[in-house]
Amino acid sequence: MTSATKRIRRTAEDARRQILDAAEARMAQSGPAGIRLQDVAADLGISHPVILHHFGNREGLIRALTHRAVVELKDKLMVAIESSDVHTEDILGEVFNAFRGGLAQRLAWLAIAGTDADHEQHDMVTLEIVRTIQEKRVESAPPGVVIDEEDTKSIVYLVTAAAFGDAIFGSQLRRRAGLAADAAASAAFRHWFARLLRTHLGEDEEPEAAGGCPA
Amino acid sequence: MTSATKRIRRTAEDARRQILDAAEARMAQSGPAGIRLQDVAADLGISHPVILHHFGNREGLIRALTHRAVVELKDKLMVAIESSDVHTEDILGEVFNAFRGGLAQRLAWLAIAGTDADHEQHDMVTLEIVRTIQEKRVESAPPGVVIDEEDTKSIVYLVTAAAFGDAIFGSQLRRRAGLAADAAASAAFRHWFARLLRTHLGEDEEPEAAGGCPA
DNA sequence: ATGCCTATTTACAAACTTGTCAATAAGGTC
DNA sequence: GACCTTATTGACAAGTTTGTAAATAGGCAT
Repeated sequence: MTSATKRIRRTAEDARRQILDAAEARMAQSGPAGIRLQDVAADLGISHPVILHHFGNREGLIRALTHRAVVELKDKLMVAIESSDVHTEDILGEVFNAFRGGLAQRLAWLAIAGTDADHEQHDMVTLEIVRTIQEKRVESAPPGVVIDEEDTKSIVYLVTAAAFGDAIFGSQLRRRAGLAADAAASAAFRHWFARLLRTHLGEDEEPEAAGGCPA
Repeated sequence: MTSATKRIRRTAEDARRQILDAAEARMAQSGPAGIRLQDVAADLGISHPVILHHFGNREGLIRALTHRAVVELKDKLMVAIESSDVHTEDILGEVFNAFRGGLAQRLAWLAIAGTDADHEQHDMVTLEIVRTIQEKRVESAPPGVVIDEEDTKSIVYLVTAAAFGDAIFGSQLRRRAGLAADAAASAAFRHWFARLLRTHLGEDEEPEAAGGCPA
């Protein structure tokens, strides 16, 4: 802790990445308002002016943080949607997992105290996801069946909101019940939720009942 | 702004309430870490030592804030459940409205950076709600039909998480689309969600064919 | 090796934040 | 009206936080 005066010199890219990692960890706990440059620097064992050097000022760091979170969410969600073979439960698991690891917390901060810049990005993400899922539903639907896009929007909205809330509230219940119990409970809920959606989508028995009951 | 040296003297109760109101407004934006005593005092046109006088120290203010938020959530949810006559859509509307007005934001801060004290309270609220709804379901169920409590738990969890996410994310989309469009969109989603739940609960037509549209 | 670029550090400054303390005054009680 | 309680204020202190500026040194090109 005293000397060992070997000064470590990172590439600018590496330094930025490490700083963002440390700042993310802090933000997940205390939110953007709780980020202290000196604390972040201390976590990395560097001096705080390094952060100023790489991000200009504190606000620059926050901006970079928001950009990173939105991109991370988009990437995870797109992978979740495109990789799995439209099996409801698989997608659900991927989406729920996408929010874990502090991402939900970070997004909560940004959604609440967010700047104007990331709003458009966030909306674009939503639109892109809705479009992708809508295409998949249309493809896999029997000919002649119309898939209501509003129904798809609602599903995406519900799943996103639920996964988000699960990540936020679930972590609270987790601390009391221990990890094993939590993982099981979380999985059970996802299973229940998947069945609810499957019946709505008609994946189970009724093929033509995709979205919206024909009154 | 200069003098007008009429010093306003409130009752201790009034002062505490006004301070909590102002602090809540700030917390909804920046979280507990973003609360500055001087800012809160400035919002009220008082000097910041008043806050210290009434709450001891900063942490005392935060504690009072968390207590207030949890109690407010419990009251709103219990009213929502007990008042309406088990009509799914009504309850859903009440629950969604319960989170509006910044309560969801405040709860998000507290859920993320919450202290140990309010965990137990929050869990008690959840348990009480599940128990109440479970009783209602059992009462209104046809004789011989068994209501799985795990199913009730899942429903409560899903509705809570969705309402929470709606309050957090919805506000973001709101700013772009204007208020009228938002109210309509939010209502439409709630309507869609209510129908999804009704089919699961079997409230509509088919008692046993929960899910799956009646052809 | 020499020199350049720049990541990093040390030292410092200015502003801000919580908290303390004595003085002041508003409102109720006698 | 006099008095007492206490909400409120202004001034101040100590610690913290962001930001600046010059000095240092690691790595890369030549």
